[in-house]
Amino acid sequence: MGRAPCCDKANVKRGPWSPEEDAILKGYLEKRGTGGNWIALPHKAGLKRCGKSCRLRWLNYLRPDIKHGGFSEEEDTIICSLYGSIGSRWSIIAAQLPGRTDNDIKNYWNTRLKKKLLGKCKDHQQTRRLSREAEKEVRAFASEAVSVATTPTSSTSLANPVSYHMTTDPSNYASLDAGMVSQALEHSSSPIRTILAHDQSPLSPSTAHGFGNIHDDREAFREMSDYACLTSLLMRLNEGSDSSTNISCGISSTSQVISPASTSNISSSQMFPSINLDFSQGSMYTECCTVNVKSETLDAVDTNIESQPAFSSANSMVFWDSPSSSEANNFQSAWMNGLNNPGDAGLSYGLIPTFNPTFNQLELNEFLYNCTGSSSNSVQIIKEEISDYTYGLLGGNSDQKKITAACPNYSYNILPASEGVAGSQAMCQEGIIF
DNA sequence: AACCCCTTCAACCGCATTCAC
DNA sequence: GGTGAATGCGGTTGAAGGGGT
Repeated sequence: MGRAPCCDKANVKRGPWSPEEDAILKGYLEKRGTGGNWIALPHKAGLKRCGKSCRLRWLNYLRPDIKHGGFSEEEDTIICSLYGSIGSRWSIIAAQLPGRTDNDIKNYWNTRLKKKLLGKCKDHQQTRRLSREAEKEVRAFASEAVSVATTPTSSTSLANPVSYHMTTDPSNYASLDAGMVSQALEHSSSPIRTILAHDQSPLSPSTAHGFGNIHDDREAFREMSDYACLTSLLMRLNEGSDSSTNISCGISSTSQVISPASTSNISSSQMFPSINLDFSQGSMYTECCTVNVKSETLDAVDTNIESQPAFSSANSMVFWDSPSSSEANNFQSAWMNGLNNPGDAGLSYGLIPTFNPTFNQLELNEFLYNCTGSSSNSVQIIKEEISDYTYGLLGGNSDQKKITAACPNYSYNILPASEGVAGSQAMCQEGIIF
């Protein structure tokens, strides 16, 4: 037995929307919103349409700020890049292009871009016969094309082009990690960087991660990879954007490096060109990244990281964007006192997923080296000695939902599982759209 | 002018996921 | 935790329009 229809098809109008229907729907939505129920909306608005049809009409055509046609070269590049890496996940691709809908991009790709890329599909019938192999070819071509197109030689190109690798099978991560490392090393001076992505919606609910050192947490890694992708894309999209956009650049001079031995401001010379996305203007987000390093690389302490939980570990440090002095001191104090849970000292905290993906360690090494390598901090990092790290969320405000571990070229945002699916979705979508 | 073929894109369909109870 | 409803998504369809013959 098939699925029950979402509406009474005999009594709903189908086909193209009339200007009158558009006006009714637009007027209703602008005045009252969806009311959280698309199915009931047409009846309330006085439309003889299926709720799904109303939703589609609004999202793809009527809602404000929709752009139709006239795709720019830059948009082409982004679409090609993403298609080459993640395939036909149109909603995600659309999220990188403000004003564009997934339907628009899908149509644009299928009718123009694909052919433009291949340059050999002039025959419609031939296009229809595209086999899976040919489709793969298109994707490979798209990736290659965008790699060439985004080398930072022109003023309009992107400074940190990213290529993506995807696996559909999480069990492949172990082998992929090794591959990613060698590739990343190989291209360490190349403008083309690599991020490991996976074939799961970045909006999907995350597995709950407990507080503490959970080594090799694949779920956390996967989640992080997704947000890394998204954030990197946002960085690319917004590079050179003016100050009116809702983005702040880098860890500011008010950021602090906190270790059990010290709390010290990051000097301007230590600032690095990452971009932290401030999802909610005016709200108080705390960005922090804790990093555990081998004890012998620190001059402050001498303990073995392998036996230490994340925040009682003395051989860790925290990058915390703009904490108040009391926050920083309280945190440090709690830390020094060996509390596993900084919340015990009056600080609330988010989930602390920890993981040890080798690939990202490379990135982190770079980050730490650039951040602290020439600093006068008591924390001294030797590039090759980082053994473990933790990305976490800290803060004393319920709005603090974001984790950012900033790297020279990337900014990672991880939404904590504790915020629930809805919160994660809202944050993610808000961040993508702005 | 009539016909055919091709392109475009709005709209639909069905499935998967998420939500609410 | 189970279940049905709602929503989101990607593939597909088909009407409309343009261009060629």
